[in-house]
Amino acid sequence: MEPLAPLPTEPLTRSTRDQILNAALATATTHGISRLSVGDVAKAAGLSRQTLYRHFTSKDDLIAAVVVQETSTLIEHVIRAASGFDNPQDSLEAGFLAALIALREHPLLDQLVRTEPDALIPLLTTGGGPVMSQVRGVVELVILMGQPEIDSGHLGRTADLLTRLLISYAVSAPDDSPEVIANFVASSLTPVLEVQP
Amino acid sequence: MEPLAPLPTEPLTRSTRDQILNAALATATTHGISRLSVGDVAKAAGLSRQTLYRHFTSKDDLIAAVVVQETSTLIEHVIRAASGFDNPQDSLEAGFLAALIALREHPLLDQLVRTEPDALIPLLTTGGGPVMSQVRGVVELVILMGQPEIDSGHLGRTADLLTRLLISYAVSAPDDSPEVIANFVASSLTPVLEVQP
DNA sequence: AGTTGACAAACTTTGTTACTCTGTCAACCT
DNA sequence: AGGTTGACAGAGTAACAAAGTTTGTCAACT
Repeated sequence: MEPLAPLPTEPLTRSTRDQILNAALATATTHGISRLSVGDVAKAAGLSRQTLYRHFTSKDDLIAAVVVQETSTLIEHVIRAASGFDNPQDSLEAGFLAALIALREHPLLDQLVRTEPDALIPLLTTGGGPVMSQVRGVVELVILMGQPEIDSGHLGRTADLLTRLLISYAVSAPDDSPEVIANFVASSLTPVLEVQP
Repeated sequence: MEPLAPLPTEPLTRSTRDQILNAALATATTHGISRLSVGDVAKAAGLSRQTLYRHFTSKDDLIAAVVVQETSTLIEHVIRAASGFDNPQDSLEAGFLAALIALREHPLLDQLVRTEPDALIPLLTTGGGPVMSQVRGVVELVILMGQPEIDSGHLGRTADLLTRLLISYAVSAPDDSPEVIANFVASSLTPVLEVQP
């Protein structure tokens, strides 16, 4: 007996939830967002639509969960990349580079920018929206990791500028390699940050 | 005779043409682009639709002419602002500042970004489109005015970066004043430009 | 924790019809 | 010459109802 015996650590529902999230990500990546149905996601996850509704209260809830998951992974990745330098410029360069590469290689983001730009781009580039402010928060954090004593005005201006550049590069890829750009950006901006107020 | 006698200098119709262009700009600014009809423009210009078609071969032709006129005025204005400095940083700062102010105060651009962003923003922010490359051309010119001997790789990277920032600021206004931003950008980027290859 | 099938309400898609706008005409004015 | 008017076919858009999906919720079942 004990048909449900194993797996002592993870909660029973964790894996199903993740399975659904992965299926949603995969379905959105191949079929696009505008024609995404929860029936398709359930099919891709190998379970029924009604089961999916036990884990997510609505389609919007599901989409929000996918966005949160992807965003968190990305942020964690960037912060990890910027850690462990004893020098602000290297830290900024590594963080910026990690972000550029992650954005460029993100399959869903890439697909959406290509196939549904009219829906996505205003969302990303608009100052009012949630994207710019969240990205800016992370950028400020990365800068502070390298320079905890920085003047708050400089921090704000630089974070704003870097955020705009990151989003611009995400929306339309530059000619130069991410490495060249990250180096150029970090070496331009770090000296300004070091000026004492 | 001479039915084809070809108008040596300026055509007689110059003022009428300008009148139509101004009317088109005004109508677009108040009524938006998507619902712009050539009948409305003709009415605003105080002449008939058919007369308008003597000066512009199509609606697209008219719109293109308005865009060309506005763009030229703007470019001329920016280049004039960046002229007459003996120092690359001041020249860049003045040019960037003039561009920021002109973009922010342009009534039609402002109106369109507010009311029809979905049509406009992808056009502006997409690398493939004509906007980024034209803006970039002007930015390169302004940099070259200050530093004719600059390394071409530095020139390209800096122009690309400045172009992305300008477009980003045009699409969503920053918190800081144009003066602060222009000063910050110019003082960050000029030192990098001065490095010898 | 999962499945199936059934269901109303909300939302899309499709096809139809009526309308407005474009671009061009010829005849007329000044 | 440049300008005007009114008329016109064809393209494009608006409106709208019928048909079809999709969402979110049930209750009954494994």
